[in-house]
Amino acid sequence: MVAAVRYPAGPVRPEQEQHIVESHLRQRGFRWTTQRALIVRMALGTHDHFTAENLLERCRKIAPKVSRATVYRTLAVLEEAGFVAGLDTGGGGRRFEHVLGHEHHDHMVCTVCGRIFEFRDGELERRQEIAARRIGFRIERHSLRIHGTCRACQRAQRGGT
Amino acid sequence: MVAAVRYPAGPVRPEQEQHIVESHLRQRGFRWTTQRALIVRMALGTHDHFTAENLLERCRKIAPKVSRATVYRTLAVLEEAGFVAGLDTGGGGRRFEHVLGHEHHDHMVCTVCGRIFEFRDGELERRQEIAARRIGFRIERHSLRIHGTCRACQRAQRGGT
DNA sequence: GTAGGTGCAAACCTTTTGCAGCATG
DNA sequence: CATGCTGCAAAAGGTTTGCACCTAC
Repeated sequence: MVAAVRYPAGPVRPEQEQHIVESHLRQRGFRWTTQRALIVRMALGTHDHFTAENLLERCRKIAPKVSRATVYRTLAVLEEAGFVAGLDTGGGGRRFEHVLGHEHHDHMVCTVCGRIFEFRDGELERRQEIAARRIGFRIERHSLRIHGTCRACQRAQRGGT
Repeated sequence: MVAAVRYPAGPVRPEQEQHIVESHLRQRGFRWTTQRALIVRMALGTHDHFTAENLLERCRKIAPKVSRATVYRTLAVLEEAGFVAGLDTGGGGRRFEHVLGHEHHDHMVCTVCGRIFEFRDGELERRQEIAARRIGFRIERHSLRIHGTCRACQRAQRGGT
């Protein structure tokens, strides 16, 4: 069990991030290997929602023999430490996103084009807290996913039909 | 693509439900087979959150040769029609729940014991609508899952440590 | 009679694991 | 130099699919 990060939520530059992750892991007795450095760089160097497979491909462009297992194992460490967050988009695979330096947000997934939109509403979080308190549930995290059609796809449907 | 049901959300008795599903599917050109009748009966006759495998077992107690494929295929039809809803509980498998005759609600999943608690808050839905409207997104459905520790497990942890 | 549905088994896809060898601290 | 990490390949879930046979309409 890796303790979760608690670093300022403001903007963080890539080199800083790399360093934060490195020292966080080192302090907890993890080794900082070539592969981990690469995986962390690729995972935090993007703002999209990637799958483990995506990440593997990106890493292999630079180091062709990085193994799938290492990517999964590193993602698990990063997720537990709170540097990335995994989200099931519904339909088997999970996607991951960069958390460090990004504010918490929820997702709207367009069922037509698959694009993911992020949004945030503090009131939503507050209501959840209230609902949880009512039954004595202690929240660790939550995942709110709204499925529907994005503006562009609605327009395309109207135009195309 | 099966059109979604739109039936009164109030309490519905099992025999009524069976009949509603049957006529809904028939009207849309689906055949009402022995297997479907059984699967529907088992799926709607429970109020828990079952996996496809659970459902298969239950069906096989009555008709031992129902195939896994048929259960999956029927669940897909029922889900698309809106009689059951699938939810990823995080960690591979999905679970399904009875929707017909049940009010919409969200879920809290205890990460210790795995139990699922249902709750509902109209304000939550309203805020989501507002957030969606802001970016022109049309909501089809949403899934809010709160992960954490339930009251009983919190007590057990305190007692056990 | 003819779609559509079913059962079986194999295929699939994503993720996890066992193990021998390697590299970090 | 001890242990943790890596790569490989196989295993493990959960779900889907191809196909020949069956059955509801």
